[in-house]
Amino acid sequence: MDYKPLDKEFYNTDTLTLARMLLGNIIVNHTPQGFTAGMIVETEAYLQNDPACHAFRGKTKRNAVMFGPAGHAYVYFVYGNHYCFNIVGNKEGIGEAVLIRALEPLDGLELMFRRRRKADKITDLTNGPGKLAEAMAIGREHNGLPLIEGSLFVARGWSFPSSAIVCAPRIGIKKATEKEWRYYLQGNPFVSKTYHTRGG
DNA sequence: CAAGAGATTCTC
DNA sequence: AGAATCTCTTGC
Repeated sequence: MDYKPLDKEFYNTDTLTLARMLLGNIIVNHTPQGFTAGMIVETEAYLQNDPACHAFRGKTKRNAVMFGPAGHAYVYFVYGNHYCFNIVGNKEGIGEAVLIRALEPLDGLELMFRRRRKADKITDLTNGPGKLAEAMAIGREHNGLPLIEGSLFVARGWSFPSSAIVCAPRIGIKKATEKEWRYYLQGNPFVSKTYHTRGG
């Protein structure tokens, strides 16, 4: 309950390392309705020199925040329905970010259930990027905001040994699918659904 | 200005 | 397996 934001230095690392270090830490969002919190259990890294990255072809209006300072929120809208919440990595001028793919709910579960009317189990609240954005009420108003202060922030949680962290190919993309830049806590029931690889 | 793609979710 | 549904980006 006593959540304090991680400081700026936490984000002073390369984006692949940041994606692993974020696992076990806690996303907190305060709203007029109440607050919600969840532990990060699954992330994906998107690098500048990476065809799957929004910033691969340079800065645009949409991805501009990715080129800003690390530790800020990059929130974008996809498929006409969902928001995806990312944490900007690397230095200013380099367009990289970590997608938060799944959380383990810690606080404000009742509020999460109200926001996610389709969910009837705890494991359906935040086990996917669009789902957790809805449960945590993260939207376009958070795009570009620093996560070291304010109503939406990342708090220190737990650290896990690297033996508990699984690397795997990223989900839902068509380019650079060979990169294993998806990280999750092994055996955690809130990790988003894993898809079978088609033949091989 | 039109078309297409898209870091998803839900339902059939 | 396919629909829903919006915004940005790109191409003509």
